[in-house]
Amino acid sequence: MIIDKTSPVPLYYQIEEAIKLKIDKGEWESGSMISSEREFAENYEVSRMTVRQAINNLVNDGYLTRRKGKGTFVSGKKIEQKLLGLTSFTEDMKARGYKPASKLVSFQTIQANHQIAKVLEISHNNEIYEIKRVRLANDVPMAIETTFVPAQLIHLQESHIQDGSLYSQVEQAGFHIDYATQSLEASIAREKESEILEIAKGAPVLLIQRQTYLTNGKPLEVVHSVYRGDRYKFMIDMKR
Amino acid sequence: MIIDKTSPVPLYYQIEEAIKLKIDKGEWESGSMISSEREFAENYEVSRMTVRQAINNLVNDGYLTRRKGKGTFVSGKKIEQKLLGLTSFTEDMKARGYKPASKLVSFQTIQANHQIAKVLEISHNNEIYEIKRVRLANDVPMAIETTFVPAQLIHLQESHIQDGSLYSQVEQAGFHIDYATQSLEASIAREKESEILEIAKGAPVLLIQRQTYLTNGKPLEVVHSVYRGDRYKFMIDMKR
DNA sequence: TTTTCTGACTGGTATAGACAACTAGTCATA
DNA sequence: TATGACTAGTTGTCTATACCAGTCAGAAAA
Repeated sequence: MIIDKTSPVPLYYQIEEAIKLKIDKGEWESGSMISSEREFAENYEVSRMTVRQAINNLVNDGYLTRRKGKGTFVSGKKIEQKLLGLTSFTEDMKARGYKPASKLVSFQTIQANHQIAKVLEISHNNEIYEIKRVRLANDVPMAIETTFVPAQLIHLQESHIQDGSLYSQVEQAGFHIDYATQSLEASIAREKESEILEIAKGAPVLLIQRQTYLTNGKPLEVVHSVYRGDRYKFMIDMKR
Repeated sequence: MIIDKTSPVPLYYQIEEAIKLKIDKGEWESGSMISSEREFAENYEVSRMTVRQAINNLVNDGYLTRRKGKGTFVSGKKIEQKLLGLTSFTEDMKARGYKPASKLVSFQTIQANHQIAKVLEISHNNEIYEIKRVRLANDVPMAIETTFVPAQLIHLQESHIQDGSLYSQVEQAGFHIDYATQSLEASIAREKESEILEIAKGAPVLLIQRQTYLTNGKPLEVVHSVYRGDRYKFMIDMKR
């Protein structure tokens, strides 16, 4: 609410967070007008340009909409938020109202094969972690997931993989996830997969391959997933 | 190149376009540093803040990247461009280097059933177009596509559907596409689908359902597609 | 030779003010 | 009753300036 002029955190950012907080807490409903730029400037005792910088960022993030001559309004649809939602399985399932769980099948350090090494932009035979997990929603097996992470990039502990998500460990190490590219294709379950997923052999499955990149441009992981086709739908929003 | 201070077009926008032009023409290669903000300001005889506004927009659009203490650089990967690429089958296949084609199976006006009416936000039994097409890439059948469009929204001509894309007809009618939500799931081909797609019955297929919305918020179409799983991979980029 | 420091560059943050463009209401006039 | 002029309020554009914070090369010191 109050901003700290002595803080090293930029003023515009503090204002940004203050506005976001009010929106998230529901104090400013979607569609309603927020204070004018001049009001903000006066209240926070900053210049109007600083307020504009904060508001601009929120407009770009899809939180607010400006209308010349009228004011600045809380965006109705929060498409932007989920639009590019690069979420983990855990977040994804929570959003759908399921109880997510994860069963660690194996965790080991192996040498990268040619294909994986190329995608992770490391040398052939460099060490990588291989994490195999079964993903559950409401205790029903949903997917088999194999993750490959370069060992030279980050040190992973098996104990942490088990309860927390990989992404939170990455963020704690000071890395930041930037973007991911995914490919999806339909296939049919092989024998071993059908056993684990508790479906018939030959049943439809969705193969998802994901490559995740950090803000420094380095690849963080390659993930191969096999989702059961009868229970999992992949949802996505796109903007023209 | 030269900007017009008497023009009603904002200076920052003129600068934006000038920079974009240089990038698109390849005068500034990706990865290379562009002029410093102070240089721009001096050359164009505007204030540095105005230059910053232009550059900020281009950074948000993914054209440029700033690095404190170093300079501003042309982005290597144009992630943003394809990031949210809501593309048609035609655009999609061209981008992959295939020759796209489309075979119109049927075009008729029918009454919307309950489910379609709900998604299109129209009344039950309102008239809709039903367009069935087979999509080909390099003359190989790739997908069966069924599109539903409210008849009250736009008048469609069969002759135009055949050669051009639906989207271009929509744009010509003065409507603008805003965003779409898609769901993807794996399934297996039914008898009729396997015949059309020239695959075995029970072979894996990718079911894609798309709902497209216009800038005025109204739903434009619902599309049900069946892609053959052995030939089609769905690619997507996402940002955290 | 190696290390340290300084200076000149880069973008990042912030100010105070000006005027333009647009919206919506008020009020006087035809 | 309508219409047009005015006015107060909004965001949009733009200026000129100041200082901060990284980066890097070359000068100065060890």
